[in-house]
Amino acid sequence: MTEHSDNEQIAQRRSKLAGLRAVANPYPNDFRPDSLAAPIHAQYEDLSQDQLEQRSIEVKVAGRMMSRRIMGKASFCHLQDRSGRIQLFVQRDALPEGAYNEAFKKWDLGDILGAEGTLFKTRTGELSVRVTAIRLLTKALRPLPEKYHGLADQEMRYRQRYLDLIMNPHSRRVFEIRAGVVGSIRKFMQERQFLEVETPMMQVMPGGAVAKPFVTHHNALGMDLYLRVAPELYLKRLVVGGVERVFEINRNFRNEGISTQHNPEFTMLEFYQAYADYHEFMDLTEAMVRETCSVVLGSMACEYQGEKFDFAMPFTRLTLKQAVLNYNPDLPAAGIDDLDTLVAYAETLDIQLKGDFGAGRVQTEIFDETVEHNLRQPTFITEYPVEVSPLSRANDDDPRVADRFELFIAGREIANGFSELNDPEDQAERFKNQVAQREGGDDEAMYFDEDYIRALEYGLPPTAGEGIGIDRLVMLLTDSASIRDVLLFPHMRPESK
RNA sequence: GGGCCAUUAGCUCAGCUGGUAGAGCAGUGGACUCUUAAUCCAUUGGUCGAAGGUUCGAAUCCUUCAUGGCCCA
Repeated sequence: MTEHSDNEQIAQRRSKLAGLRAVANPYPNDFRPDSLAAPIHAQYEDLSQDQLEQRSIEVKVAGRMMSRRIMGKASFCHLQDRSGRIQLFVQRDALPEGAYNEAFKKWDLGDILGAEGTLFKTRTGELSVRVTAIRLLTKALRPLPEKYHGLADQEMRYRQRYLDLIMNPHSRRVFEIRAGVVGSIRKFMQERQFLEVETPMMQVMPGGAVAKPFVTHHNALGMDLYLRVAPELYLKRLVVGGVERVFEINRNFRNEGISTQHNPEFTMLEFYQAYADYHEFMDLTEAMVRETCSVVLGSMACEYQGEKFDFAMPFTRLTLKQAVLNYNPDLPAAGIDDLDTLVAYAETLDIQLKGDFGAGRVQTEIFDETVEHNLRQPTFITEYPVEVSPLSRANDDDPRVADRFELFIAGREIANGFSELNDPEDQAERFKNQVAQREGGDDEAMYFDEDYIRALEYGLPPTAGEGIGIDRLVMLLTDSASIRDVLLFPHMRPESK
C-alpha cells in the first residue's frame, strides 16, 4: 500500500529483496552471535597484532551495518550491536566463491549481518574481525540517515525513535540512564523494606492530586472511568491495611497542556511510610537523590544546561513564607499573612487571582511567580499553606500551614512530600471544600472519596508520603532540555500528510 | 491560548532585492586487498509542508492551514 510512494532507493532495495527471496529465506533466524562489540574491545584492545595472531581468537558477531568502505577485492565495514561498534575486514579470497561479489557487495547500509572470523589489528591499530563467513540476517528496505550528521530533525527523532536510537548513541545513553535511575530507586526502597505495588490506573473517581483527568469508557460496565492523576489514595489505603512501607513507580495521566516540562503521561515514584513524618522524608529524599546520582553518573554532582549541581552538601531548607519574603523585598514581612496586603502585592505582579483565594493560596501564587525559578541548587521549601494541601496534616503549632515540603532543583519541582492527614473527620471536611470548589467551576478540584474516608475511619497510622517526578529527575541527570528527550515515545500530534 | 522561527532530494543543508532547483552524504555504474566522514571518475534522484492569492513569471512576496522548535501565559 505504500509501494506507490517508494522512492528510488527503497525500490532498489525491494528488488534486491525479491532477488534474495528467490534463492532462500531472506529473514533467517538461526545465527547466534557469541560476542559483543564493546566487550571485545574491552578484553582485547591492549593486545598487539602479533599477540592476536598467536592467540587466533574466533568471534561471531551480529549487528547493523553502519558504514562500509569497499576497496575492490576487500572491504571494511562497521557492525553496530547493542554494546557499540566493531569493524569487519571482509576479503574476497577469504570467503567462499561468490560470497563477496554476489552477496556482500550487494548488501546495503542498514542491513543486519552476522559475521564470523578472527580478531586482528589493522595497520592503524583498530581491533577488527578478519571475516571468514558472513551472512545477511535482515534486509533493510529503507536507507539510513546520513552517516556524519546523523538524524538531527527533532520531530523525526521523537516520531521515529527507533531511527534516533540507531543513529544517536547519546539518545540510547539517556534511556540507559533512565533505566539506571529507576533501578537504583527501586533498590533504594527495597533496602529500606518498602513493598512495591501496583494500584489502579483506571479509576471510578480520580483523586490524590489537583489535576484534570482523562476520561475513558468501559463498554461492558457501561460506565466512564478516569485515568488516574495519582496513586496516592490507593497507596494510603494499603498503609491502613498494614502495608506500613509501600511504593509504586508508575504512570500518571493529566489532561493538561504539553510543554518541555509536561507530557500527558509521566512517571512518578510515590512512597509511604508509617510512623514517619515529613522531616524524615526530607532526609530520605536527600539520600535517595545522592545515591541515584552516584549510581548512574558515578558522582554526586551533575551539570544541567551549563549549570553545575552538587548533591553532596546538605540541601537548603526554607519555609515558603521565608522564601517569598527573600525574593520579594518590597513585600512587608508583617503583611505576609494578611490577605489584603498579599492581594495588593500580587496585583503589582500581574498575578491573576480569584475571589475565593485565601492568604495561603495567594502566598503560593506569589511563590510560583517569583521564587520557584530562582531555586537553583537543591532546596526544600516547607510549611505550605493548608489551603493548597488538601491531603496533608496540619502543623501542630500553626494550623494554617501543612507539614509539607517540595524539593526544587534547577528551578523545577522534583518532589512533593508531607505528613499525611489521617484524621478522617478533617479529611472529610477538606473533601467537602474541594467539592465546593469543583461546583464553583474548578475542574481540577478533587471529588469526595467516601471509601477513602471509610478507610481512614479504620485508622491510618501516622504516616509520611511523597511523590518524585522520575522524568524530571532523569532530565536533570541526563542534561535533557525537554521531557520529550527522556520519554521514548513522547506524545505527538498525528503526522500531517 | 499568544509571539517568533523552521519545513527544499532518503539524510544534512545552500538557494541574495521574484527569472523556472543546487551541494555533501547515501544510491547507481566503473577503478581500487589496511580503510575509517576512505579515495578517484561518471551519474540517477524534487508536487520546494498543504491550499489559496499577487505577478508575464513564485522555493522566494501575501493570506490561511498543518506539523515541529523556542519563548511567554
